[in-house]
Amino acid sequence: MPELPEVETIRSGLSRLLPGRQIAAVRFDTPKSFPNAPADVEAFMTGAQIVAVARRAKVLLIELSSKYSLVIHLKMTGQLVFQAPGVHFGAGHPNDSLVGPLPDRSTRVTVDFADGSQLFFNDQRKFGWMRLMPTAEIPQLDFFKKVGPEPLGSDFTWQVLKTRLLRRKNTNVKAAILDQSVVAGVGNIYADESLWGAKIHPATIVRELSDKDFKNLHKSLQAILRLSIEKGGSTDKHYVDAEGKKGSYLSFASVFRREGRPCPRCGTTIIKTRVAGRGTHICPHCQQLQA
DNA sequence: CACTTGACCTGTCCGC
DNA sequence: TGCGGACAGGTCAAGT
Repeated sequence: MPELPEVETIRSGLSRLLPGRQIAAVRFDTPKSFPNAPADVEAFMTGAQIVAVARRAKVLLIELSSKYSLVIHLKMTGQLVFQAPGVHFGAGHPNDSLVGPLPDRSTRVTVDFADGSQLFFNDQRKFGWMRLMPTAEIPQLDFFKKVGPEPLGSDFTWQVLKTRLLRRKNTNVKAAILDQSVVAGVGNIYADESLWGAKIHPATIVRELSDKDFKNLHKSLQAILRLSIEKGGSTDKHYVDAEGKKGSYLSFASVFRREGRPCPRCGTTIIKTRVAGRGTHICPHCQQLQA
């Protein structure tokens, strides 16, 4: 569920909150959520300071003064929540509808800082992970070698989108745009929203798309990602930002999770179907499949 | 090689 | 009320 706008919102929050703080202790549950050896965590995390927080695709990078970094993928239900000294989530806290007292049952990793603040990595479904590794080795990870361009980067033109999508010219456009090696950071929500914006049926085979389609999709994708970042991302059930707050993009969504309601453009009832193995929301009038 | 499906998990919701 | 099954969706491995 955290896609580019959600991870970017967390990054910007953590960038304000973490740099300069010194790690005092780290606790974690299973090797699946944190595969490093305890000795390495002790050697390269404990005592180190946070230098910077960055993002690439849906991956967060927390750089430490030890020349090591934390590489974090939240997958579907992951959260990274910062708790300032003396602050406690739960009853009476403005965000208690989504974040209760921490740590809780879903907490996988807890980082204690020297000043008493804490960072919690929570993940109900345990798909996400956090990994400590030398900063210099990050670009050599398979994921970083093959991941596509950032869709909000200045060099991401409609022609770049066209060329990248055509790498998967025989599949449907929804599967292609969800492919992280085609373009970075797009997941189910923004795939559906941007295809609606471009009036393209998600099951359209990529090779059938016209230049006008590629231009429209490019424009729509960028506008929607920018709007969602401005709204703090999309919260359905799990996503919260670095301070435990929900994002409000879904109240601006046109089709995602809006089946049975009218299309904001033409009034036709939005339907939910299945494309590329994913729940898919479309306006059957605006997004017609060409024969 | 290109593409699709299943596995990884847990919580929630729906129908019987 | 309880229970089984479908579903949620990011990514990778396995299968076609």
